[in-house]
Amino acid sequence: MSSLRELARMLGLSITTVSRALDGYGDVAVATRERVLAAAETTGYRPNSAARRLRRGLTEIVTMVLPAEPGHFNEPLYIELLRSTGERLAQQGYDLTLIAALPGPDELKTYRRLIEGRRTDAIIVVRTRREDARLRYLTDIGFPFVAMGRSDFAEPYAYVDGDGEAAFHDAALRLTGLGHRRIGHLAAPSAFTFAHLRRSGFARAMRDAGLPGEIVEDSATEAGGYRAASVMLAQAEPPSALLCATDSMALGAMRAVRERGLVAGRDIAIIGHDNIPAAAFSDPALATMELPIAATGRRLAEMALARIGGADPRDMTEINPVEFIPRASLGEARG
Amino acid sequence: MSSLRELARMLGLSITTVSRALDGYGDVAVATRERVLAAAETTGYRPNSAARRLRRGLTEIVTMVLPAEPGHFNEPLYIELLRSTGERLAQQGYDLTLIAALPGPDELKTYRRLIEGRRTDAIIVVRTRREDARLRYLTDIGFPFVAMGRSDFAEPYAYVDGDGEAAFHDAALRLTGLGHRRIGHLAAPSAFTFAHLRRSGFARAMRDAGLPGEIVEDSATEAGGYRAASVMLAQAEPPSALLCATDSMALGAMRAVRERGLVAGRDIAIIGHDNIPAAAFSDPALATMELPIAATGRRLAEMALARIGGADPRDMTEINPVEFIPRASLGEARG
DNA sequence: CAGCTCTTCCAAAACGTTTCGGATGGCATT
DNA sequence: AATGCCATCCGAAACGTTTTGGAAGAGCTG
Repeated sequence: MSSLRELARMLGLSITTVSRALDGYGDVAVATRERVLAAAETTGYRPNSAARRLRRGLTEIVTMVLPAEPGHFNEPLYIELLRSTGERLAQQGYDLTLIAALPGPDELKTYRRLIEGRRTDAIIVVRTRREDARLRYLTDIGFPFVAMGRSDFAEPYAYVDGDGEAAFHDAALRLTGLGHRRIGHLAAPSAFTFAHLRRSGFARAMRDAGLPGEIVEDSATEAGGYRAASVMLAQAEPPSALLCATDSMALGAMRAVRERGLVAGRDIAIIGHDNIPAAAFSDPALATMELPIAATGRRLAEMALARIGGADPRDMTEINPVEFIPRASLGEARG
Repeated sequence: MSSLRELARMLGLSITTVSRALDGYGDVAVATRERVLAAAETTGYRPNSAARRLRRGLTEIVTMVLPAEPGHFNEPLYIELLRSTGERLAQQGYDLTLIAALPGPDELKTYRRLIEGRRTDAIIVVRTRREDARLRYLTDIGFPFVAMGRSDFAEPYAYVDGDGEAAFHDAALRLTGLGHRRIGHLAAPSAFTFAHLRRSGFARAMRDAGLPGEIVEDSATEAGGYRAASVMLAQAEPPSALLCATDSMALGAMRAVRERGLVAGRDIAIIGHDNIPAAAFSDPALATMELPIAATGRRLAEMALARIGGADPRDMTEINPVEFIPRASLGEARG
């Protein structure tokens, strides 16, 4: 049956009672409730979502806005994130919608269309930037949102992030522990908070160890890693270890290393971050770091639901540890 | 302004007229229409989507159901597909929602929840299988859907696919043309149509060339490719060329090749399919094939919209050519 | 038995849009 | 002056749900 009215007529009850029985209100006799539930089950009744959304003023939709820079979009991470977030939302009857927005002046337009057209109850912002107009806008209008990643934003907001600063600090110290003295960092564009934090962790470790520590910045892709590594290796005294902001960059760096006749894991240590599937099968296998992405997706979903329910974002800030995954590209301790 | 009523009151017009002016009906004076449009613009009026959805009986939502096999989900292709499909839908004011469904007995439940709860106007099915209960179900109940990939399904349905059969046939002949006589195919699970077609193309080429042609099947992942290649290379007379169903498998195969002391591109040719970003940066760079994925996503969106409009699926079948991308792993012609 | 409380049920309003079926008035036609 | 025809506008219904504010009856109390 497609409507509450039909179901009510069929049961000889009012629409009100059927509705309240289905929603589990207390003012319906147990026998009645069971009769209603049974009938709903056998007829396969599903409430019309548009009607309930109109009436309740909720869309039961959460939207994730993905960065749509051409070529930068295809990070395997995001699909896993979508999957885990979507599954968690589905448990509460929420749908996950997805839109792509190019960073730039029109970016906020996308958000406005979503919000003012009441197309979503909450927004999940990914790939946060240090200066992020999106967080400013969403905070100003008081719209519920959750960020994956942090930002240099003064007001409180809900976020989940990996502790990239600590992870890169520790990874760099791991390299000095193996005897490396010239260590390079292939950084991603520092406008992105994740890139900035990883770079800071690296820099702090270099200060701790009293080493110079070189940094070259490029885009967070294989091509960017290739370019950055090429620059670094062209120096008079090239580094003996490369700590890369992402696995994609590390895979690009590996090619630059090969092209100069060096062997990763023997002549030069390489470490990435993300643990993408290809990392375990590169030559040599890429040492990397991993954030529990499925858990992150679930937490984002839960936080979004909590924000919709009016919860205070102050209580929703989570920085998770990153696991180091040693592989052949890390190499041995050196004399 | 948040409602049509407020806008109408402000303009001294009826709700009807404002609504019809905004929708561009002909029975509104030009001057009035312009006045209404201007007011809507300055007040930032956006129609409440729940209300219009309820009234029109359309959700303005298209849903893509992604295969959620753990670990198999993260193919970079899908995110590019989501992006291009989503963008095209957004042009028509449609949102793209995303759900993950595990293949299996409960799979159809997910579809039922979507359809019976009127949460979507059309469904995009990806990763079609040869025997695909989803197409049967959707066809039986007459719900608009579009498939990415084909199926052994007798009734007409709308789909976009790459011509994997021809692509693998041609790639195999390219290998024989280079002088290869023992060619192996690393196949993906043949329950998937794409895997079956690629395998068929390979087999046809082998028949054309009068060569045996070996096939080992495993999952479409790096690990699967590694296992399948290991089996194949353990033979007394191992093949001199590996044609792999996907790039992920090819990257796994490369590791198996290395472990046996062979050099891809010199001792053994390797070809993949998909042109994932990592393919250009493997050692050696992986020869592969590419389907125009963004165009595919756009076509899926357009077909979904056409099906919602009642168009006949018979007119919506598209098989696109696949482009071969030669790289170092293809090797040279052999004596 | 009047008065009260509880349980169980329901009528009707409301959410904001689209659309059906006119209503109104001006103008040209006869 | 009556008629018909446009162009322009509008009232009211409808979409299917949730929720407010009771109503009806049963059972208990004094």
